Amino acid sequence: MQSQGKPTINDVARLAGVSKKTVSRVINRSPLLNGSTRAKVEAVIAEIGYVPNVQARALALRHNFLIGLVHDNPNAQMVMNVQAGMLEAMRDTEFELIVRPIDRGSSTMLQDIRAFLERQRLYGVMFLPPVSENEMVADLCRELGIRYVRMGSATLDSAKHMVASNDADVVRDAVKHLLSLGHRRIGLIAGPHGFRSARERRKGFEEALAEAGIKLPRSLIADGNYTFETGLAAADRLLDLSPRPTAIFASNDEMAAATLHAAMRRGMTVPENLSIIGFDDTAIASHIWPPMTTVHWPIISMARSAALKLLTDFFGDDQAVEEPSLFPSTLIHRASVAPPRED
Amino acid sequence: MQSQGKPTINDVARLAGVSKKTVSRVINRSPLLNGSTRAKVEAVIAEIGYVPNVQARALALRHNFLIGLVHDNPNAQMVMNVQAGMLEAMRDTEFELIVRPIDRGSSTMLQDIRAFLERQRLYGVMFLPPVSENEMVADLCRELGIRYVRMGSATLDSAKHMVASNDADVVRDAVKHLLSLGHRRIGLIAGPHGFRSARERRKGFEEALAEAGIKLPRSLIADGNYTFETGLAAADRLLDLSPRPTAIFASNDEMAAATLHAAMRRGMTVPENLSIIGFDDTAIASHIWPPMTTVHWPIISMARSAALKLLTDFFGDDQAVEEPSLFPSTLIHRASVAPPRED
DNA sequence: TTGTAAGCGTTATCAG
DNA sequence: CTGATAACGCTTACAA
Repeated sequence: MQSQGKPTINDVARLAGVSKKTVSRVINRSPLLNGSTRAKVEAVIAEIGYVPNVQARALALRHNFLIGLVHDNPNAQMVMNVQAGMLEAMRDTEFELIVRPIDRGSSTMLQDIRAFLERQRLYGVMFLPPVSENEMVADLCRELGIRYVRMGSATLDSAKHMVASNDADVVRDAVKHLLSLGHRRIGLIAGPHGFRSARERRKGFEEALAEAGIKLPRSLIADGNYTFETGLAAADRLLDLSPRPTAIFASNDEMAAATLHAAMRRGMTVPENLSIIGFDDTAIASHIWPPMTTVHWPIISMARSAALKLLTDFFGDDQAVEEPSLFPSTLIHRASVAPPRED
Repeated sequence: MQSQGKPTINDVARLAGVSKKTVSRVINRSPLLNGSTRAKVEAVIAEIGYVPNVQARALALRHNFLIGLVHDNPNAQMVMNVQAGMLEAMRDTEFELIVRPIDRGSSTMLQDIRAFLERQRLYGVMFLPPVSENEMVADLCRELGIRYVRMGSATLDSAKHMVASNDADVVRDAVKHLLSLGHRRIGLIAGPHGFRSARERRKGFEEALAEAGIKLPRSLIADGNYTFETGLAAADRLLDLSPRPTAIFASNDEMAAATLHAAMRRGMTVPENLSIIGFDDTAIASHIWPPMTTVHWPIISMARSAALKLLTDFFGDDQAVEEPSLFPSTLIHRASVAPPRED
């Protein structure tokens, strides 16, 4: 009976004069189907406004039409950008985005992820750094037979399972830029231990100095945690130094904004007294004054690509354009950098 | 057979020597169950690590274990805060959060929401402003029989379906504060037309002036759209005025940050030459220099409460503490406000 | 190329 | 209080 509630596959089958299975084949775009049969069924579907029940399909197919986003990230803007990118790729599909923040550090993290994946039977899942850097999440997905993509600051996995940026390279360039302007005492606010991105960015920083034959005292490197507060503390430590650094590279925008904050609080002027470069190119970088020179991290593109990788089986062969896996970051020149002014 | 794959309700039933239905009753915390039977079943569940299959439950129950978040919001930080609050409430439940951005303005918006709700059969859904202000989404949820909560800047619905803040009141207080410091030419950067929050905040602004018997030229009100860019344009318009306003209230932090940006770009000093008050108390307010006086909008608490309202049936009567519906905002005093200095 | 029968794992009905 | 049986709506064998 169709009169009651929403039409089901049975209604379609009956009205089209075919079997349920044939309707099912139409829904699932089975290739072995007579064109006229398909047309007939599609006509009925359109006419009565039939929409397949996702719960029933999920039960039979053993997977949901959901793409998961697993993260444990201190940066809100980054997570939002990732969501935006993924949703862009998923637009006009039947897939939905399910968000799952987790507690790295928790001893049950891996079990939590496993429970989440097993329970929801996701179609695919995307991991953000730093969780994505944990090799065990990849193992877990392979064991569970679930599609996954990891985002990272360096290549961690095969192209199918990875979207990466070249953090070390672009930071090296950024620091070289500082050097070319005449800066010699350059401070680094490093990211948290255990983050691959933090390591890569630091590596780029050190490579640039090494290539220029410059050896800096260890004191010019301060530890941060990618948060504003830790950035503030690190910047204060650096600015207390004597002689003071003439430029600071902060491993993300949040800490770069904190550096600007710390400098202005002391009555310093940026970029006259201090040049600052950040990393991420999140909104705050261009919103603060002076607008901040920073590395543009193409997160939205990476996230979109990641989602497309996850959906590649679904879209079928016709759309089998290989999604890129490496997304070059670029330095965005704004107003927080100038040649050093000795005073 | 349990050897293959994950244990099912049948395995539990067999091992416990009861029927499937009895196990089902245990899972669903049915009150009419013999204590010893329950204990026996629970023991088996724990022993073999049985986890109910959500897809099958969804099919039988006609609803998923998902809470939806529907929004069309220009402010990333706000959406993240909402997610954080909701997820906090959902922690340690079997519910997951599914995020659905929509395109207000699209002629198919309501149909899109309907399709989403019907397809996913959510357990409950939360609407953010400005979509939440549309009475038709509430009608839709009632028609579909789906739990919903709306967030807004004024009371739009019954307590069960609403979390609201008192924007007009707190803005009135904020502007009175400006007046008490001696400001007389106060500019307003208004929010977008059609947003209830924009209207409420403007109302508070106008009430404060009216109560003080001050009549301001229409030119001191500039239109914004809650984005940085529109805030910048509006601030420039205001700062081009002669005489210039000595203080500006911006209807959200993003536009307040833009106001600061515009002022500093002109070489003005804040708060000496211009006092600024924002609204939201998002991260940027405290991160920029000088730290910005703003209205703290308790979004995280509101979102947590909203999710709890959605889950109230699930938690059962024992936890039936009535969640609040009104969340007072408060003015946070920072460094962007000072008495006017005539120069 | 299409159809038939048997699940997928759970809950509702209604009897005991 | 508990259990047998029929849904829930779709897909996967396996035939035809």
